[in-house]
Amino acid sequence: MRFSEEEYKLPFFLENGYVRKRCPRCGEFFWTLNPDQVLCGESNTYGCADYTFIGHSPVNRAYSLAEMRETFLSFFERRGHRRIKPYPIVARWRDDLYFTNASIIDFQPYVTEGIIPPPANPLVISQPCVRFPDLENVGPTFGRHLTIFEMGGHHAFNYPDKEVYWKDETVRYHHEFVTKELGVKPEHVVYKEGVWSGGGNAGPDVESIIGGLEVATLVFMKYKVVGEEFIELPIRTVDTGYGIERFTWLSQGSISCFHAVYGKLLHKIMGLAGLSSVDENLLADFARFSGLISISKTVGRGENWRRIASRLNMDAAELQRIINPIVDVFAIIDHTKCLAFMLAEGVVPSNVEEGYLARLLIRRTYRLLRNLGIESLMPDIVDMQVAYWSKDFPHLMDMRDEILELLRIEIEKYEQTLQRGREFVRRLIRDFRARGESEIPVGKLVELYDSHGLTPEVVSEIASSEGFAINVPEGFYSFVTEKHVSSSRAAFKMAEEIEDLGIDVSGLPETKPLYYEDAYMREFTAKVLRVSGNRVILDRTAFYPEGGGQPADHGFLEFNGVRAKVYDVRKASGNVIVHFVKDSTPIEGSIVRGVIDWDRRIRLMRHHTATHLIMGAARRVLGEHVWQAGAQKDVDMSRLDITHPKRLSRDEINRIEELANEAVMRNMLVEIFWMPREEAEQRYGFRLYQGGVVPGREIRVVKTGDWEVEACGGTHCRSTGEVGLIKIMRTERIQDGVERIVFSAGLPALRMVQEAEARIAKAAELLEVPAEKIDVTLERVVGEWKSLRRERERLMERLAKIMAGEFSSSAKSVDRFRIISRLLSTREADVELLIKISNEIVRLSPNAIVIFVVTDGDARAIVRVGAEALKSGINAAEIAREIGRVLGGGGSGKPDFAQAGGVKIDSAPKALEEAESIIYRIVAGE
RNA sequence: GGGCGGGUAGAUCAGCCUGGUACGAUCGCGGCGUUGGCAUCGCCGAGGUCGAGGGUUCAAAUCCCUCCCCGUCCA
Repeated sequence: MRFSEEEYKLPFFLENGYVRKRCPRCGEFFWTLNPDQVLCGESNTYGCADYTFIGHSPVNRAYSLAEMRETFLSFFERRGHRRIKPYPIVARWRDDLYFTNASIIDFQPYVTEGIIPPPANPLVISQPCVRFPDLENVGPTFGRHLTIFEMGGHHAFNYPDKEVYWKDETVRYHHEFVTKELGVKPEHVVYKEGVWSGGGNAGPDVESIIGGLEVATLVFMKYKVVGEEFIELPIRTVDTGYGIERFTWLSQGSISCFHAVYGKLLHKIMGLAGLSSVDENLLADFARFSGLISISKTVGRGENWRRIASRLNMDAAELQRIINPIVDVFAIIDHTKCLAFMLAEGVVPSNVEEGYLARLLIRRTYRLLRNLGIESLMPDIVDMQVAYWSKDFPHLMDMRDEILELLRIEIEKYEQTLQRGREFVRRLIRDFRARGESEIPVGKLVELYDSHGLTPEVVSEIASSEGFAINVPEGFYSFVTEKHVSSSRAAFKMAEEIEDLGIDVSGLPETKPLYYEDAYMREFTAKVLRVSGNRVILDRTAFYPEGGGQPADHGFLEFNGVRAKVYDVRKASGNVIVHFVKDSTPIEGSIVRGVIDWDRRIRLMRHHTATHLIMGAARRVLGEHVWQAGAQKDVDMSRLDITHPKRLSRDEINRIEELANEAVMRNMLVEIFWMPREEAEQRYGFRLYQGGVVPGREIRVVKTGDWEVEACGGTHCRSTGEVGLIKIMRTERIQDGVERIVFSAGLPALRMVQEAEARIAKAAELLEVPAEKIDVTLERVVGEWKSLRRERERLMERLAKIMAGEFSSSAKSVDRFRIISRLLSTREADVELLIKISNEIVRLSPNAIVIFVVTDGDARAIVRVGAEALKSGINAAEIAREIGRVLGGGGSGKPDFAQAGGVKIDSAPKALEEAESIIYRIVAGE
């Protein structure tokens, strides 16, 4: 879709003599001061231009990244914008994104929707952003794509009653910045028309191109996208994105953006990779055309290389050989910076969510480093990044040890995975070869990647060392995606379910939450506003509705001398609280008395406050990377899920438990207050959002002394002392990187301890020793048990030999066979022993046929045929089958050994007869 | 949240599909032999509640269900 020309026909363009043109190659409209310009001038995959700034910067001087950032911020500061500190890169205040991928993300949705005012208006910010969709392009495009970059944004929020500035001023600001501040000649700046949409919003945008490079996007957010329709937003937002790294690159005119941003660090890593002597002229030539590169569905990698090689008059293969290692270093230096920032904010590598993206990045970087033979240097390189960036982002240095520890653990895991995988592939290849096949099918490659984390490249490496060929098909990764399509759709449907509380809440005011006024209120009176079936809505209530991992209150409503039990309470839309009652319902308009099941409520409150205390304790014991990944309270036991890369050790669990109990004993005041969102964020940081996204302009802050501060909607004890004993019952691993702490607080905790004690006492009683000695005794008992078992085994062997001799002496000779058939009871021998005996018999006499039937609750038979008898065509399995049939069960086995069984004990003698008669028949048949 | 692979001796794995003796394999460990000593080699040996619990069956490592644990890919 496209917006009309009117949207872009700004006074600025008209006053200054810009002409509007349409690029014949890419089809886009653009504005330029140069009437002779034909193509739009952007170096893109269409090839509308090359980078002209490489070696010839259009900017007045070379800026470092820090200088460029400061120049940008102070320029807008001087023009009435307030400078705002950057937000975290992990977007914990949003549930639709893992990472902050644009500066506007900081203000969505609360500011852009008008729920809360912006921290300043207009404002300017340089926001570190993380983007993964371009991962494949990072490196090959010489720095046009990065996984982590700073987006400079000057934002203005235009309200119906307060206009700040809109399109024309925005473009003027930009133009002034690039021409006056940076000294770019006006005729070198091209403004391209565009359409922006994302996050449910849309609007026209203007992209600024200098020297072939798109350096900024000026977005004018004015629509909300609902289905196919564009609906005008009441608040129009100026959302600009200046690529600080790109501006830095532009100002230096260096070979790549990485040269501009990383300088010495890049050369250091190049040196580590053994790439210190590189033909810089060739690189610069390549760089000019690098805009052509973009890994997309339509253009493959091979095509890109061919196109550039032809422009350079070189052989594509030769070009790749030279460029590839350098491109790998580019990717490495980008990824390691991104990792340093991610790990610094406590992203724990795991198999889900943002943790998975961290894992992806670590594994990718590891493989790139491995290509260069320096994978062992990854921690050192990340450490260099920490040192390099902590000048501007000091939190990196604070978190240095934790960053390196998280990285170390994850690398170790990957090395283990690779090791396991290598052995697996080796076995697989031997298997294939044994079957006379010469290549591994695609399906198997997909499985190796999907289930074992082995990329085709890794598999192929192992395969070639085993002398086995592998063809990796072009669309390999699409096979993998395809495999997952059906499953993800089903999951989507589940999430679609919308809760219908079965009562119409329209026209009703918000229910007054008395539980917030006084968490200790046990009784109240209220007016009945609406009743539908067993659902009751009151004008106010002290019943806490289920939410934030805290279950609903129970109790009863009393009216006209009857009590209606309240068994569930939920929040409907518009903050209307619905009570689910049984036995009776009140009449609309009447007054009822509500009484809370206090025993239940106080237990939930203790568990909730305890959750905050354990959270604080876990962070103190394990580190700053610990975040809440979920929590559920209950009356007897609750659980808290935290991010942590390893299983918790007994020692760590004990320390967390001790600290949490110390926090209880310090009897700290639990302060609860409402605070504007931005003020709370400023004062307490994003640690507030432990429990996930919290909606609204004002958020409820629960501050547990100096121990923990969280945005939380639950009910809490007045002071930590009321929590009582906190006992961690156990920990579970719910995902890689997430540990669940199951605990109990208050009297239930005590009861758990008492029950555990009771079990110990019981065990001690059974062992007939004092409780303190059960471990030692049990160790001894188990040892004795094992040695007795071994002893029994030995005796059985000996017994088998003796009994074999005994049974053999009573053998019936039929033809050349010796038949030993016996009916026994379990008192004499069990199946295990009989097998041993029969083995012994046939070992001694190969022409023996042994048939044992042993009866107990049921009948079991074994048939053993000696080697000679076997040659004569006696088949144990056949005999067993017949015995089984007679016994009313079944039987089968191998020709020399078979078993049978059945329930008809009385038929046991008949079964033996039948078995023998089979042998007679065979003998007679000869 | 979903898919896939897995849990058998100290380690790595066979066996499971098609139920019927764990003669399990290799490495490691112990002993003996070979050696001046080590490595190698040869012989002997120790080492298993087949992840847990239920079910089906005459009979379960094997089939079914539930749970726990580990790995892996995707969102």
